[in-house]
Amino acid sequence: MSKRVTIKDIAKQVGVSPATISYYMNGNYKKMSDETKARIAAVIAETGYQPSKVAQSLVTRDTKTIGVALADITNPFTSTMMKGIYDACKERGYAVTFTNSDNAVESELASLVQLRQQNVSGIILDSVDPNHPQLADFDSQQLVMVDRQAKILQFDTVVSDNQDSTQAFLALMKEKGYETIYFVTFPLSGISTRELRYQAFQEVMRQNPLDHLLTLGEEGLKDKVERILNSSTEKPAFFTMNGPSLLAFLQLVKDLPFSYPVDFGLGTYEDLDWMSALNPGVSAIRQDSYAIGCEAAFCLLDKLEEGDFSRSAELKVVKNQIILRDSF
Amino acid sequence: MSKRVTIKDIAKQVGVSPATISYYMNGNYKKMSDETKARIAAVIAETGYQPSKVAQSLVTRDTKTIGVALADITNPFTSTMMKGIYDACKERGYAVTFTNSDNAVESELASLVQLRQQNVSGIILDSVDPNHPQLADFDSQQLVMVDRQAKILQFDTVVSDNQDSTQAFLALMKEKGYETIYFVTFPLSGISTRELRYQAFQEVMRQNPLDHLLTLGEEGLKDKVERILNSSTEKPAFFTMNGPSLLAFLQLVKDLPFSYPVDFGLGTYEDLDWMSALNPGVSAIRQDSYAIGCEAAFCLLDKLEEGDFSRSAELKVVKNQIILRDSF
DNA sequence: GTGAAAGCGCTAACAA
DNA sequence: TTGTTAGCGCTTTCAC
Repeated sequence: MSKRVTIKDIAKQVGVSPATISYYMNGNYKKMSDETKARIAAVIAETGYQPSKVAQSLVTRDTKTIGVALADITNPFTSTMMKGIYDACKERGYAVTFTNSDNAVESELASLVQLRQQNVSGIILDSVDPNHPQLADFDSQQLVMVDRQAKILQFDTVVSDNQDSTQAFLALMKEKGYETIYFVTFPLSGISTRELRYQAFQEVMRQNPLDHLLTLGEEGLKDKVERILNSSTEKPAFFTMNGPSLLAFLQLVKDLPFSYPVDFGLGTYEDLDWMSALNPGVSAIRQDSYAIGCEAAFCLLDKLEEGDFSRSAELKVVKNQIILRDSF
Repeated sequence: MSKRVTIKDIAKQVGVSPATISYYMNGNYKKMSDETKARIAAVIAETGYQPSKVAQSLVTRDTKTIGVALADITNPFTSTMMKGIYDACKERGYAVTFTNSDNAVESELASLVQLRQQNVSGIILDSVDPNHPQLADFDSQQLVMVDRQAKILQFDTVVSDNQDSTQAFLALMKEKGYETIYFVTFPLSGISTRELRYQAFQEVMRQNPLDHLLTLGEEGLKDKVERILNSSTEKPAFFTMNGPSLLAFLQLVKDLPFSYPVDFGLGTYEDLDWMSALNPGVSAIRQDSYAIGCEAAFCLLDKLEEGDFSRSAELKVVKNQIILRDSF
């Protein structure tokens, strides 16, 4: 939106120099006569003057804006995280822009370049590929990663409690008597959240877990599930690795003549509001996406403002909560 | 992110003036020697020079940024709409910032002011209160509204097909033999989406519809629903006005000894992915939130770039689709 | 074909 | 206590 009235206009109207107005705007009125202050205040009120952020940014060389580069804005995890980021930034006087890469690496790289060109103060990256070599071009003082983590940490990274909570949750399932549990996921593809949860699964389920990995989208998965359900002597259970995979799994078993918790146990990573409306409700691991957003933002802002250099990249783990309902 | 190499640096290295570099960057090389071009290209590649958007914005007086002021970022409708907005803006070379007001009017007004200060090129407003008088301060050339509409249109507004699709959907329910249908909603509170859908409901259901309005959050609603279900001679149906209200309604009837479609019919405005995973799936009116986002963005960008002044505010209605599943 | 220079709206020394 | 001034990094008119 174009700005008509400038600092000069105000200065002229008040009869002082632009510098004085600038001082006033920035609260440097230690040594300003009350009269000047009052006159300035009056003119500002009357004209509705608002300093241009763009001009300010140019001279201070800081836009006070955080850029969020999202792998997939439609991921249900994202909106709550964004709310956290926004609230944290707002509290510290920062604005926020975002980009969406639709899970395309090239697009993500382009977004990052674009954000840099916009001179954002710092970047929060929910990456398609946290291990991408080009990420090394970015300054670890101005970037923090969320959700997915790189194998070798280069940036501070805020993630949810993938391993521990998965283990704790599976332990609860086992306590309920489930000996055979299947891990249901979209292709692991080296994606850290999936890999880590699967690793935790493998650790808890020592018994030959390889054929207990069910990959969504895979040929003949439905038949496979049906066979499992038909042939099991003991009641099996399924653990889906996130909200979308629970959804896909539910679709799949929907027209099979089996239902939870009578024919099988069911549990999932990620708690979305609709899971409690299912009948019966599905027990879930609830990620605190809001807290993840806040933590990532504060971590970044702290680095930006305090500049705690030379510290090596840190992994910050936000605890999950286990929500027991009636699915196993 | 701070920019080190500037246009001057490049100019110096190439041995030309900054102006020439600027011409080059903006594709004004009609009359530039191939040699100069090549030299510039080389230095740029080597230094990784990227012009500062901030400086460009200051001189061109346009940030090429669209600000989206959101009433509630966690609304499931929002993320898909944002994706549409983002894609449209990207296509036209615009960046996008957002603000979230958490359904607080004051907060929204503050956000709007902030966006203006950031000199955004234009604003897309998903308003808490589209009728708020202060909105009149904004230029209709640089603002379009989405989702909720004002009683008297001041800005171009993009909404979903609230009335027609509700009527069509209810007609389908009636065809199936449901005589008594209840409209389930969060408090109407003058919110256009709710009001419009309810109006459509009233038109279709001529028979004394007043006590057929079920307001979520209302004292004793659960008992009321139970009574309806117990006493009905004919099978009643419920129509929820959006995703969150379907969710709330499902919670409510969850531990009642009744289920759809045997004891009652069920349908909803807004189709969210989990509705197809419910068993049975819930029939729904699917809004094309992606298209709404795109349309809003393009509408705004067109105004910004072509400046079709003097046209009066227009209401753009994006058609919905009816998804029949097995809930009535 | 290319350069000089003014200026976008603001801040921050330094003067006065 | 307030004003002067020199930029911030870029675009663009006008000259050469």
